[in-house]
Amino acid sequence: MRVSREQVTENRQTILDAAGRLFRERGFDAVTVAEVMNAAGLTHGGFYGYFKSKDDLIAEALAAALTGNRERPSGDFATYVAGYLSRTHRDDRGHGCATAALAADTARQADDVRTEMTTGLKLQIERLSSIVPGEDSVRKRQVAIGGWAAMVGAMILARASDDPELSDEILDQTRAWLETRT
Amino acid sequence: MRVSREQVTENRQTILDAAGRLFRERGFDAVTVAEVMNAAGLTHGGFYGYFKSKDDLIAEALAAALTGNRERPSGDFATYVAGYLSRTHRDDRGHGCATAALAADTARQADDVRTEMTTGLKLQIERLSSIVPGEDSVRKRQVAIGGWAAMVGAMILARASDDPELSDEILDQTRAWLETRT
DNA sequence: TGTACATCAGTGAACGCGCGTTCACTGATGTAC
DNA sequence: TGTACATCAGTGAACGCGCGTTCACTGATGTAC
Repeated sequence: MRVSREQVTENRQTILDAAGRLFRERGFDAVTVAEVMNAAGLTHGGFYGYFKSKDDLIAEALAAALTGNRERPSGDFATYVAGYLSRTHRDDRGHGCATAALAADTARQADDVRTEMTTGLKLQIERLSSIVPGEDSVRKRQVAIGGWAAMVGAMILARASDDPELSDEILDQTRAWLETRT
Repeated sequence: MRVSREQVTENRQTILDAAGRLFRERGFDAVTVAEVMNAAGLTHGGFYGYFKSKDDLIAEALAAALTGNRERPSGDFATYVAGYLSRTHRDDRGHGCATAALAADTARQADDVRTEMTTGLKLQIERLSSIVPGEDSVRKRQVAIGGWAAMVGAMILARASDDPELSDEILDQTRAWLETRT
């Protein structure tokens, strides 16, 4: 049954949100088109009215997730680091940082997906450069890159560990290490 | 046709090596049992004479890869970092660090796979602690954890970027940043 | 040491199954008068 | 504003296809005498 134009716009957004959450939770390959559509309250047959292919959905959902809240630093650098390397962020992959959840997956995806991730990386490095402490802009960019690598790496390692104590230690020690060095 | 006992032992090792390389190159899910067996010079039917399941192979191949050369630090910390954050390492996923290649994948795998990764993480943190500069052992462990997170994160980000300049910059700047801070 | 038989590593076809994608159909929305 | 028709978003069955896994069979290896 046909649906109003506003409903179509809203459905498209709902599909992208559901896809962004599911992809971050389980990775691109493990999530099926049918699951995404069900999560959006639709049936899988309608998918191709919204997107050209699953690959197209991946690229669009990643682009949307990369501009989300977790990546957007507010306040000073130390506050951002503390929020990023928190247990709640680690335990909520679906609404967390898309880079930590999907950067490793992205390296093996189609070209358009990698391009979205690269754009997101450049944006994030610029965002961090603007709030990082440091003398000149060259130095600030270096701290932004190194600090971002450390945050993303620590989150990935903390999520990979099935020992809760080690997982907590990775988050806490990386944060403390970053604090004394920036 | 039956094969000698020595051949069986050798074949098992060849399968594990091929699996370790293919998994690091393309991830656990994208590599098929048939591909691994072909890479080892066998047909897929014989697989279940060597391993209980694909999951079993993943756990064993990961354990083997995690004790490999890339993770084993030799010499001083700065030398290890320079080798780790090199272009050759970035461009040779198949023989590179299993943590950088597979830690993100591992978080979504079965329990036995996650346990192997956790064991590998603990071992690596201890290895790095022993070569890292620092006053006391608590401090050294902190630098080992933070430094390892930064190295793994930088490698993942460098591989995710499809812009060669950005990829090089991530490696170089993370290395420079680590050098001035350890 | 040689022979006869039992064992079992390897082969390749076949099995369910779930995936991405297609398609004929339905019925509510949008449009023309 | 109301009516009649065209449009098209959504449905659910069906399609190829490739995957992990199983299995009957083959023939070289290992063993018993």
